[in-house]
Amino acid sequence: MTSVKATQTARERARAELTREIKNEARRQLAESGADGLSLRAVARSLGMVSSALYRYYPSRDDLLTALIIDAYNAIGDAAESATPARGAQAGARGQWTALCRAVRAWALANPHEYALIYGSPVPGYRAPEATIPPATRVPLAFVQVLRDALAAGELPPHESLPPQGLPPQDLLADQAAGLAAALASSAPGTPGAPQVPPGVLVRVVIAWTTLFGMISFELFGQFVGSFDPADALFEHAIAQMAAFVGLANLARPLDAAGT
Amino acid sequence: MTSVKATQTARERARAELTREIKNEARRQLAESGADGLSLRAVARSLGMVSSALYRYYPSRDDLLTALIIDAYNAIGDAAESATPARGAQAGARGQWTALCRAVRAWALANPHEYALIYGSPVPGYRAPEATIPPATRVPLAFVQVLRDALAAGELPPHESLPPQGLPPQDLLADQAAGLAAALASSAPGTPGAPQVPPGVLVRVVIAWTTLFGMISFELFGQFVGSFDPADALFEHAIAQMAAFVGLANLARPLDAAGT
DNA sequence: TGTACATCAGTGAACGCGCGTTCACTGATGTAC
DNA sequence: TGTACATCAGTGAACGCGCGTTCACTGATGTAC
Repeated sequence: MTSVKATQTARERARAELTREIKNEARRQLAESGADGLSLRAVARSLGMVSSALYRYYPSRDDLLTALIIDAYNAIGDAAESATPARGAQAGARGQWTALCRAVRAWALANPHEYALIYGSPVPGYRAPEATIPPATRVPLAFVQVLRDALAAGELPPHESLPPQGLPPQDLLADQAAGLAAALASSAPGTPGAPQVPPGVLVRVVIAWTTLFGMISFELFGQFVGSFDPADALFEHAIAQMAAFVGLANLARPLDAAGT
Repeated sequence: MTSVKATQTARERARAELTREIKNEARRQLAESGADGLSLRAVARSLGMVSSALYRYYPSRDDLLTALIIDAYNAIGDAAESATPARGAQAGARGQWTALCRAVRAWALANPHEYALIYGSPVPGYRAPEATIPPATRVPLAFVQVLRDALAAGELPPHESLPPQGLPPQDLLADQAAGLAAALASSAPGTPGAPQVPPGVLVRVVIAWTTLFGMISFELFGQFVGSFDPADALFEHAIAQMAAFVGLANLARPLDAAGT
């Protein structure tokens, strides 16, 4: 991969750059008109090319859309991962949690159409290829990672780390959670000896993740208009509630009534 | 309103019926191709009319869309309200809560495109008129109503009903919650003497509502593929967790670890 | 009950638009000798 | 370094499609006398 011809021909450079520029222009149009407004002809037009020329770079409109979707997942994945940089950082697990939630929301507010592209209703007639799955998992993995760190740092109350907690044994949910835990354990980038997040906590993280993205969607898609219109305070509160819900104690401020 | 001419002319009957049929056909196409696939010409075509004829019934495509949106909000509103029929029914508040959540999800799974129309990314270039707001509030109101009933029946723990619980005084969230509580109190269909839901509980209901719809969206839009793929068990669990979160004790089964 | 006029539902043609994609082409860039 | 050939980026025209909306019209349904 890294040992290809060192000297890039002018053609190759031009090609790489135009590929990038096409994607950027497409992203710009996405930000203005939404996913269905995205048209190859319009992109070509504002690049000063003829529409058929784009077919040298993307074999079809759907391929361009796929590239944008993958980019969007990676962009919010980057935002999420760089919000929780050091493992067990000075802020503590609760601080990491807060930073992660804020970063995700900030990205969504800054890139509403890209957010809608990946978390809104699926584009009709478009079927996401497999390649979108790995980038899509980065954000939920970042949430799990915070709890892994908390566990390693002893910041999770012990009763929260007992495996089946809150789950009836032998039901579908327990199986799914265990399966997910196993998948995480085998593909985890963590140190081998590091403790794995128990299934019961995993389910709570999934619920918390769902809550936060549900809230972002409600905010962006207008469900809070007229009640929690600037949703900042509500979101901050939800962050704290969900931190308590997954078992992260508040080390900075006195506890609110969440876990009592 | 009720005392119009009793005898409806044939024209009027035909007009009313065609208006309904147009909407139904549009809904059928929505269910097949999604919101952007909706076209006046296609609707007219499958009704055996010429496209321009539709303009006698809906002045534009957007007006037809608006009608569908209002219908969808009312349909899910009906589903929600009829899931919690009797005030303080035999099932108790917790049972009402469960029934409400299940009914909402069931409606969404049965009508995914209508769900996406109202809770997915907004249709680009379409601005929802004011008339969609009242029907949109029916579902959240149904959630609040469950807690109102619980309060009236003494099924909410007393500390949960103290007004500012869990909220720092004098911040934006407290103000918004108080404003919402006031709006609910003034427009409530409840008996005059009935207790109002305190702002702190209100915020929790909003978070729970957000969680459940976030989960439905994740389920429908494919975020659970590969992990919680049939999401039934996860949703059931979330219902229970959120019931505990808003303060509804489980009267049937022993408590899981939610509120401890 | 019967006639004269008004209302209005539905027609068919047209306007003007934008789209994704294909295809034969020209001309510039790269490669082999 | 120079020439001959291969590669490939970008062009321009075209195909075939569907869309929302307007407009002058015809013919049926309703109303007033």
